[in-house]
Amino acid sequence: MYLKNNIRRLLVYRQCLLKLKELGFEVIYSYNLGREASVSPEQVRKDFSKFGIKGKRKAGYEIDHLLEALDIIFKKDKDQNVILVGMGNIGKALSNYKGFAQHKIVICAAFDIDPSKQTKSYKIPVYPVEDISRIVKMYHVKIAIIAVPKPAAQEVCNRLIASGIQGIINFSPTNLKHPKNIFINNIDLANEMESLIYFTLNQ
Amino acid sequence: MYLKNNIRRLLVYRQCLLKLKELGFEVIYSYNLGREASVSPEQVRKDFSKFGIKGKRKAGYEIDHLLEALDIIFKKDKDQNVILVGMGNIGKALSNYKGFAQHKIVICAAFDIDPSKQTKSYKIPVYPVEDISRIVKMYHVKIAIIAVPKPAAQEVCNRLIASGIQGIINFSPTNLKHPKNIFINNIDLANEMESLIYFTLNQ
DNA sequence: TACATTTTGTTACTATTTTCACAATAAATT
DNA sequence: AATTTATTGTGAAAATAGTAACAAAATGTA
Repeated sequence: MYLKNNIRRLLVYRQCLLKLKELGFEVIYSYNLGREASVSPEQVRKDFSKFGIKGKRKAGYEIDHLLEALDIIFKKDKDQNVILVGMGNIGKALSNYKGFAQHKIVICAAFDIDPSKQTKSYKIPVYPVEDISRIVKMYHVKIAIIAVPKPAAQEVCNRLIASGIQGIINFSPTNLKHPKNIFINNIDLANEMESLIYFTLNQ
Repeated sequence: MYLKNNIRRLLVYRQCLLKLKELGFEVIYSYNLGREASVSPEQVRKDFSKFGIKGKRKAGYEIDHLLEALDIIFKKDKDQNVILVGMGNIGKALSNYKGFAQHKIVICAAFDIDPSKQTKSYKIPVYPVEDISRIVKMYHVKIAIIAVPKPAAQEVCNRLIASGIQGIINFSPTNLKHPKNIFINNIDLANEMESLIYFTLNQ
């Protein structure tokens, strides 16, 4: 697993900090943030410490300072262009998802094999899959989302990698074969449900 | 993190085994399955061993036997009813998602505050949020999906828990406050993208 | 039947992650 | 200014997870 937990926790802290800032807080203690993020205060301090983020003893952490530090870690100085392949159920939902904008994640183009979906009527222009390479190069895209049906996923993955994509988030419920310098984050919705069910029903 | 990796890996093995079975395999070695699931063979054996699943030395594992064992672990003897709250972008996509059926996960009802969405015209009947408690009790539902906008998520969460829901998969990008006997699996799509971007761009 | 080969199952080892404990220090109080 | 209090930062300990090594067992072969 390359998706280390401390990175994921930093992202959770970020969400919490934005919320707390909105509520008017300027300074926060590891204890408060931990409570908000469902994490122990020691864990919060360790996570920050690991990335050289400093607070002040007795005075906690300045929220703005934390957010700046997190912005640097997650390179939030500029928009991150990503592409989306597959405009079915999930693809459409992702193309409309408002949460990305706040993170400066921009889906700059989508792709589908179905010509009826290759239109400018969606928020995002939808191109034929053959255009992937051209668009990837044009916008210097490094990250792609796979939201195609299972049988098409591996082929799309190969095409993406051949076009220069380096990181893929895969919503197709299949394990993609890929060179090990490519990062893949699999989100299998049914498996996410299953693991929740497992832990819920086994107390 | 309660979502232990070995459980998640078992679910990945399951996907792989179904695929391999479809391809005509009847028996598999830890080496093959590991390759398919991007996991070391030792890890595969350890995972099975931990759950008392046995192979035969020199003869590997029978796929059907593995699938049966996994079905028992994940209680696949009967359908698992779940409810869905929020028929926006993501809610609609989930309500149409075909992957659940193969896992015997059935979204038996959906809920939304918007009366225009409270209709039988979707695949799944959509009720007003006030009906959650009634339906949860009627169908003995234990698991719910939250797919409402961030500001509504905590309130919906509270209502679900009050209605008897024990496990929640939360697509809303916020950390929900909850008693510790309730399981919550947060899927924050923007954070999933962010962590992928982080690992991709930091070699 | 004896021997070689292959693959599991498990134990021992290593690495990583989390928790604990507490010294260091900043702020508040007397 | 001295003392108390609160909170960080970190090193040590504990827990968890993953890797490696190898004996045990099943199969095949001479």
